[in-house]
Amino acid sequence: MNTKFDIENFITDFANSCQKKQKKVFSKNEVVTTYIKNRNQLCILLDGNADLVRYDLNGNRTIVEHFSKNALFGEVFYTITTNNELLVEAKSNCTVLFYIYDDIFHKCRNNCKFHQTLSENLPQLILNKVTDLNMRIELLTKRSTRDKLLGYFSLLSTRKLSTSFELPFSLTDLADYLSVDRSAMMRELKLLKEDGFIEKIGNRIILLYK
Amino acid sequence: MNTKFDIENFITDFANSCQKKQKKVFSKNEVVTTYIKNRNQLCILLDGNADLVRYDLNGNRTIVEHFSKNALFGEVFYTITTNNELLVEAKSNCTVLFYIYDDIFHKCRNNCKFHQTLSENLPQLILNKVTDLNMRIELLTKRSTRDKLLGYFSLLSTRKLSTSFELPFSLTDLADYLSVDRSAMMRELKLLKEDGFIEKIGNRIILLYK
DNA sequence: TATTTTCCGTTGCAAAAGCAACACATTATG
DNA sequence: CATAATGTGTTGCTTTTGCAACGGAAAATA
Repeated sequence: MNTKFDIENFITDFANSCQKKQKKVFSKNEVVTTYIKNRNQLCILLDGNADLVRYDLNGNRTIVEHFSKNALFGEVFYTITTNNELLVEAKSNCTVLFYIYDDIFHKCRNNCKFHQTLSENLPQLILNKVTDLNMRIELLTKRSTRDKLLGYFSLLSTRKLSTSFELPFSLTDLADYLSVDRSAMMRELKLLKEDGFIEKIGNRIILLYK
Repeated sequence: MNTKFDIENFITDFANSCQKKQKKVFSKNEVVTTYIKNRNQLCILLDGNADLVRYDLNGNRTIVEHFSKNALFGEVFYTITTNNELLVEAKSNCTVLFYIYDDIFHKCRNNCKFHQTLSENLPQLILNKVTDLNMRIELLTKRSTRDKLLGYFSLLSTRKLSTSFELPFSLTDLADYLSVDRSAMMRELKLLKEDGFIEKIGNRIILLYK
């Protein structure tokens, strides 16, 4: 039913065609890009991990999205309506392809293969974003830190098809992702262990309930 | 820069073409539709108000989205990954157009005008959803009830281009939308009045800070 | 219009979450 | 390798939030 989309081929096309692209390498903790109003940038994470981070006026930090290899991001997927700063921060050494559009929904004059593939698949790619966003909203609407943690773990477990999985975040960052206080989250994590819901070995979580 | 899209004409095209459509009328509190996995339904709210509501396993109710006249909704805009029930509930008498797709991104055999307009504009329509979802996430990541209220009010104020505006929700529903306890929200609302942040006359809020 | 239902506003109390501080472990870096 | 920076784990205390309950207002309904 879903339009299958070969991201590997897409990236190859991208790398081999379009003139306006740019490839850059970043080291850990560098700012990959800042989201800017009325710019349409499409970015592809060729390698590494990065987070989309928002800083609000109170200085609170929120991890809005987490990107790993082959993730697509940029203003193309985030029409900006906030005044807060939106940064993409490299969590490890990263390689990123950049492309800036005038109008993302129209092909370039050259009519290159990349653009053709892109405009054909963009709707589906955006729809994938919508799915992610809806899952995130479901997490954030949970009323307690415990439910947020369990909800997030269950999501990771479903993705990995296993009750045992690595956290893609440090615990500090996980708190920023779930939008809760870190020490309160650590306390709840301890209680989840004591109550027999989870086991935790380093960065690995094992879900003990079905 | 943005593709402008005439929703009124679109609806007229819809009403006049495509065979598979259905028009239904609902009274207040009726269930307009239930979201079903692997179905692609597109719904247009011709008149009235409705909410997309999720009930979780603890019985908590969350208002996921609020729809008013001309809103588009349905599984087309919500790839389902949750096990929770997703219902659209009529908040007033409603008139709704329904259409079910096999594949939303491809035109129907008849190649009717509606379908042409739809497939041309769907990416932009989905992108509008993304914008809404990102705003909602920004609200939900705020750490306190106070910040959620102020954030939501400031959003409504920006939309209406005025510091004075009607709430589209009852206060009970507003709490379900912000994902907080109603009585705690009422308490915070009182404090916001006492601290001179807002005035509240019936359903109308006036923001007193710039 | 009388009656039922829903919503608003409030409160006391209990539970959860946030804040701040600290020691220790682990990981980067000169 | 020494040192600095960052992340983990913990705790006491304060603040915020949730829960439950209730009376009255407003709205829907018979």
